[in-house]
Amino acid sequence: MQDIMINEILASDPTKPVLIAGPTASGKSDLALEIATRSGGVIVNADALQVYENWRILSARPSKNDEDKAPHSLYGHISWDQDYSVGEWLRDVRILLNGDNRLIIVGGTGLYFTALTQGLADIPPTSQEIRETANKLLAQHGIQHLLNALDDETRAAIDVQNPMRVQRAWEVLTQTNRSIVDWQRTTPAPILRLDRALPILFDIEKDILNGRIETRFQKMIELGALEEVRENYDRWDPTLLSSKAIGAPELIAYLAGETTLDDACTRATIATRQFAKRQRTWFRSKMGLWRRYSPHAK
RNA sequence: GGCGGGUUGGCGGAGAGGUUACGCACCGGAUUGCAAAUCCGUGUAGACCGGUUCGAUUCCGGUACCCGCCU
Repeated sequence: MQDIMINEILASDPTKPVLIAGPTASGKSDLALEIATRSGGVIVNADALQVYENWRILSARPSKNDEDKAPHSLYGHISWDQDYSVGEWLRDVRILLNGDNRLIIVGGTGLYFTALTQGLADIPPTSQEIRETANKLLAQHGIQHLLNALDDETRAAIDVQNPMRVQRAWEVLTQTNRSIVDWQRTTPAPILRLDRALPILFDIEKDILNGRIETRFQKMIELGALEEVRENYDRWDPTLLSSKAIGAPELIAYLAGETTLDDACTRATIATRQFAKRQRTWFRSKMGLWRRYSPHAK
C-alpha cells in the first residue's frame, strides 16, 4: 500500500507540487523526505508552529540530519517573537512556487492548505496599533463592544460568540474601512488549484494515532524538550504565537515550579490529542477531494 | 462493639422535595490572516433495599462500603 502510493508519486507529473496534509504524529514528514530524496524537490513546511526557530523539538521539526538529506523551506525561519499568519505563509509559498524545484508541501495546518488551494481574501495585514487597540477594547469592554462597531451583514456572517472571529472582523473593518465579508467576496483565485497538484491526506485511525500521541511527548522530553523550553524561560511571553506550541506552556509551568513534570506531560499529551481531533474535523469537512493515504492500516 | 461523618455522571465537585449546577476529560461540530489559536454542541449521575409524598438524588429506616473518635 505504502509503496504503491510512493511509486505513484514518483512517477507523477513533476510539475505538480505534492501536497501532504495530516494530523500531528502521523508520520507525514517521513513521507515527504522519502519523496524528496528519491525524486528530488524541496520540502516546504505547512505548519503554523514549525516556522519558529526556537521550537525544533517541541514542534517536531525535521532534524538537522533530515535537513541535510533534502532541501527544506519555511522551517524555523521566523524568530520566536515575530508574528506570522496564513497570509505571510502564502506569500512565502508563492515565491517558492515560482521557482524551478518541485515543491513537496507538508504540514498539519488545515487553514494553510485551504488558503493555498481555495484562495485567501487579499486583505492587508493588520497593523500593530490596530491589533493592540482591539486587544485592549476586547479586554476592557468585551466582545459586544467590538460587535457593535460591525455592520449587520458581517454580524450575520461571523460567529459572534467567538472573540477571535469578532476581533478579526473588527480589525479588518477598522483598518480598511471595508468589511471582512466584502473582502472575502472578492477573494482572488487560489495560488495553486487542487487539480494542478497532487494532494495527499494522511488518514489514520483515531485509536492508532492516539497511541502514537501517547508516547510522543515523552520522546520529545528525551530529545531535550526541557532544555529547549528552558532556553525560552527568561523571555517567556504567553501571548506570542510561538508560545502556543503545545508543550511549551506546560513545561514552562513545570520549570516555574507550578506543577510536576508528570502533570505537564499529561496535559501536553491531552492538548495534542485535542489538537489532532480539530485537525481531523478540518480535514473531514474541507479536504474531501484529497487522496487518502493510510500507512498504518492493517 | 459504640458514636459521628460520608457515599453524586469517566474524574473533581455543589445546591435544592418537583428546572441543565459547574469544571475537566471524552465525543461531535464550526473555523478565509494570532489556527498547535478561538468558539459551539452533547451527559436522565445520585451505593443498594424499602418507606413517606401527587412527586425523592434531596426526608425517614435498613443494608453495604469508606473515614474519624471512643471502648
